[in-house]
Formats: sequence, C-alpha cells, structure tokens
Amino acid sequence: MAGADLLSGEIVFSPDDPDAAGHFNRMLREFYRQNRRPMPWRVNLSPYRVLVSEMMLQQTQVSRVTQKFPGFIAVFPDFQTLGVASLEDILRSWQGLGYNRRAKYLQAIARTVTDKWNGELPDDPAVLETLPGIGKATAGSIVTFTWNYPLVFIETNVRRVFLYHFFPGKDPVPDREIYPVIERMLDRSNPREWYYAVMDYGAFLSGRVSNPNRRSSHYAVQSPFGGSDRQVRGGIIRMLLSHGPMPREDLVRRCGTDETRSGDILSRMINEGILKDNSSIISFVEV
DNA sequence: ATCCAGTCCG
DNA sequence: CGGACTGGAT
Repeated sequence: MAGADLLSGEIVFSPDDPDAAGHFNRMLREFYRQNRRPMPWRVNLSPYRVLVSEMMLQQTQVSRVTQKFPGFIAVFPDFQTLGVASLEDILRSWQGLGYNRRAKYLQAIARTVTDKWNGELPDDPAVLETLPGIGKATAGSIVTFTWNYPLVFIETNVRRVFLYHFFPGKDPVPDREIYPVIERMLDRSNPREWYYAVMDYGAFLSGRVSNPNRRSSHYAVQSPFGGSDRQVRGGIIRMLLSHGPMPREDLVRRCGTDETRSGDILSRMINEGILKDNSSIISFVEV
C-alpha cells in the first residue's frame, strides 16, 4: 500500500476488535515495505550507538540528527572515549542539535557505564531510567532497538499513529489509554522493526493530517524561540566555543539582552553544571 | 506560527 | 501538573 492510499480516508481500528491487530499490522507492514526511512543508527546496532542516537533524537528532528550523528560517532566512538572527553569538545560536536543539557547527560552516562558497569549498558529499562536524561520513552527505545525486547513505550510518532487510528475525534486522550492498545498491537516477533515502522508512519502522517497529537492530554504549545532564554543560552555556548573562556562582564554584555537577564541565564547554566565561574572567568566545566 | 524519537524541576 | 530547555525547517 502506497502512502497516499492510507490517506484516502481515515481508517479507524477498534482496540477491542480481535482482528484489529492483524489489520493494523498488515497495513503497517505494507507501508513500511515501501516507505522505510534509512538511518545510520538503524545499522551497526550497538548499545552505544543506539543510546547516542536516542539522546540526540529527543525533541529533535530526524533530519537534523542524521547530519550530526556520524560525525559525533567518529569523534566519540565508544563509552570510554566519550567519558574522558571534555564537555567543551562534546558540545562542539553537539552544536546545532540544541538542548545542550543532553550532551552533559550523555557524558555522565558514559562515565557511569565505564566506571561502574564495566563498560556494559544494562538492558533493563528501569535501570536505564535512573540515568540522567533518560525517561520512559528513551529507556524503552534503547532497549527495544538494541535488544529487540517487546517493550511498550510512547513518543510523538507512536502517539500520533495511535491517536489517528484508534482514538479518532476523542479529546483529550491521556497516554494511559494508549499504552494498552500498543500492548495489543505490538508485533512481539520483531518489536524493533515494528517500532521502526510505526515511527516512520507517524512521521509520514505528520503534516499530512491535522496533528492528532493536539488531542493528547500531554500536548503543549511551546513558546516562540525568538527572544527566549533558550536563544540567549545558545548564543552563550556559541561565544564560549569560539572565544574560549571569557570574563563574566564581557559575556553578559555581549549577550544581546539586558545584563540582569543575561546574568540570570548565565547563573542557571552554571547551576546546571554546563559552565563554571572561576573568579569571574566563565568557561565550560572540566572533568 | 508549528513542531520535532522528551526529561527534569518546582 | 506547568514551564524550561535548542535551533532550524517549513
């Protein structure tokens, strides 16, 4: 079934229909056969590569991660290398992905894996969730994609597909109602490929139908980027990466916003452990 | 304007 | 629970 055929009319599946799983998965398989998206982290599967890709993919488009992932892996090929790298070097390779805290988390995770777990990433999602920057969705993704275990997790593409086909018109829908439906539909013979397919289909749906995720209980509109604290933070990171350590005064003045505000933002970044202040010289944290 | 393989903090 | 966190493509 070509992608366009899927949109000729909204196909509604009833979660209670005993044949729903068969029908849904037949449709999904046919879509996937013709529309699968090749991605660097779907080949050469290793716990490290999957972890890095999943951290990068949080709130970040596939197209952007596709551009950054190979270079990052080339510079930091394994847990060991990433663990001993400086945050500055990691952020340099991270630039353009945004949400810099994730890079900090990733470094902390690499250190835990090498220092405490003998270089092995656990295959237990509950253990993974104790790591910084890893919640339910990322833990489920990592374990399913690395080890092909049949876990149930929800991220934006999965949510979109299930809202579209199983909860048409219902508003709002909490994830708690979606989990059992996924549980019933999940192809336990190959969960990895099944999630690949659902996610590719969800991405395909994006933009072609009015976003079903707006009917999720967990949907929130985000504030505009222009003029936001996030934009100022991005500027600070960029400035420090190009100039090296800078006096606090200079940095705050060159943020392009009033100095009280930029000072507050800077303090927050220091609190988060991204930057440090040594007698009013601002730089990235070390070791 | 909208939204992207979410998580954390208060 | 609400809000913060990135930056770019469309």
